[in-house]
Amino acid sequence: MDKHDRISPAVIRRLPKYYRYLGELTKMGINKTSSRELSEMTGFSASQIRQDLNNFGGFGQQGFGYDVENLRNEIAKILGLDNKYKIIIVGAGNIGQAIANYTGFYEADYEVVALFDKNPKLIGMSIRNAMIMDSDDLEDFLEKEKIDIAVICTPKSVSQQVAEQLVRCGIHAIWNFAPKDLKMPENVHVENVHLNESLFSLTYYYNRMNKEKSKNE
Amino acid sequence: MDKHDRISPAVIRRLPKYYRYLGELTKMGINKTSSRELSEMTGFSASQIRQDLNNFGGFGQQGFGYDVENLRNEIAKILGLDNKYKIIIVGAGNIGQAIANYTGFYEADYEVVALFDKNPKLIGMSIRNAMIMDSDDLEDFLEKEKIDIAVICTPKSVSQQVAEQLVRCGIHAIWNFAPKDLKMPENVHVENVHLNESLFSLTYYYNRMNKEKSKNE
DNA sequence: TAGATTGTTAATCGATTAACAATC
DNA sequence: TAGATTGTTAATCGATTAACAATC
Repeated sequence: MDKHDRISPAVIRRLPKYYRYLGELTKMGINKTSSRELSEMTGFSASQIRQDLNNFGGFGQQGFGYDVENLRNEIAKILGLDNKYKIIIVGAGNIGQAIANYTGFYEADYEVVALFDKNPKLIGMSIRNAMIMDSDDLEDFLEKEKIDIAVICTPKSVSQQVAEQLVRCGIHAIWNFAPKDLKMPENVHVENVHLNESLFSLTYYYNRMNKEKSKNE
Repeated sequence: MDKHDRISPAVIRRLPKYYRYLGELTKMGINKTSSRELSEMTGFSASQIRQDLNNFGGFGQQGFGYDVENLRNEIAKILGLDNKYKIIIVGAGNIGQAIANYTGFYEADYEVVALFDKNPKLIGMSIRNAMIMDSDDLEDFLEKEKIDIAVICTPKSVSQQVAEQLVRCGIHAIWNFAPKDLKMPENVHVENVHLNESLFSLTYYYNRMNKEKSKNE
């Protein structure tokens, strides 16, 4: 299993896509697939798919292909989707609430156990069995409950400070929606969802297309 | 300007980050910077930063560095942040509403002009000056209004169909929040925000850390 | 068996980093 | 001028693709 140590992030980012497409095949009642077929679905090359999977072991059968359900289970195991995760959301504004309602959490055993905000109007409200609590109670809460993942949906002005508080309370995995890079110790993993970078990138390509179009006229 | 044609996506994804940090420098009243300083802030190497910027022209002064405000303006121009963009959001559920409230739109001249949903309970509601309209009126609306960017926040079951409708009505830029890859013609640019892939990736690294920790004990 | 497709090594490609001449 | 830092070319690194032997 030592191989795992040096898997490139690019590979890890492709695994969820394989997982998703294998799920679609399962739903369609298809139980056998090949790197060629997965290539057509995902847009990645067949060669790359075989390389990716072989980072973790040989899941296929030469001359035959891959068993859909087996491969899907193996990827689930690699990603850790066979475990349970308790989640809290810090910041219960628009994005925080939307994340609390996020149906993607049902794809594995993720449970949002609480939200935190300092707005008194929000405190006490519930979203899908999770209550919005006072931010002042965050540290006490984390002392009692073993939380796996914290989601940061606060304004960027306080995101660094919130992150440091979370880490002090033992959090090692942060899903960060605040448009700011968090400076964190090495043993904390931060996954950023920086909407502004995504939107700006889209804007660039939109303009580039328009320029090309007007050039061809 | 033909250079623009072949800029790698990796470069484009870094530009918004440069832009953001230059904004922070401006706010701090700092008007001169260097690739070394930007490197410390962004975590990218100084060499890479110089390479990236020189894809678009020489914005610096040898022996001196970069003028913060000038460089920021140049990047804004490259990304197209000096233009106006009209946006619609299709799907006014949790995520759609959160996006309508997204304050990042104020960082440039983005305007959400309408949302669309087929839920009668939502139709007629307003979010920050944008009304939620009946999805049945989407095509009529697009005929009358010139829209630049469409955001897809529908369930994944209808996202492909919605995207095709948008493209038929002349949309070329899609910000896709549905957890599904859209099959689109070449002249349509899709920027995906696939939360499930981000969450699964976070889950992988969280587990890897835990495995390493328990190994060292 | 013949055909198919994996697993894996080698070749290619592209992106990042290093180095340094140009020059402010 | 001397010092500093860019712009740019060359070297390195890593990721993707191609090729093919292994084998079901």
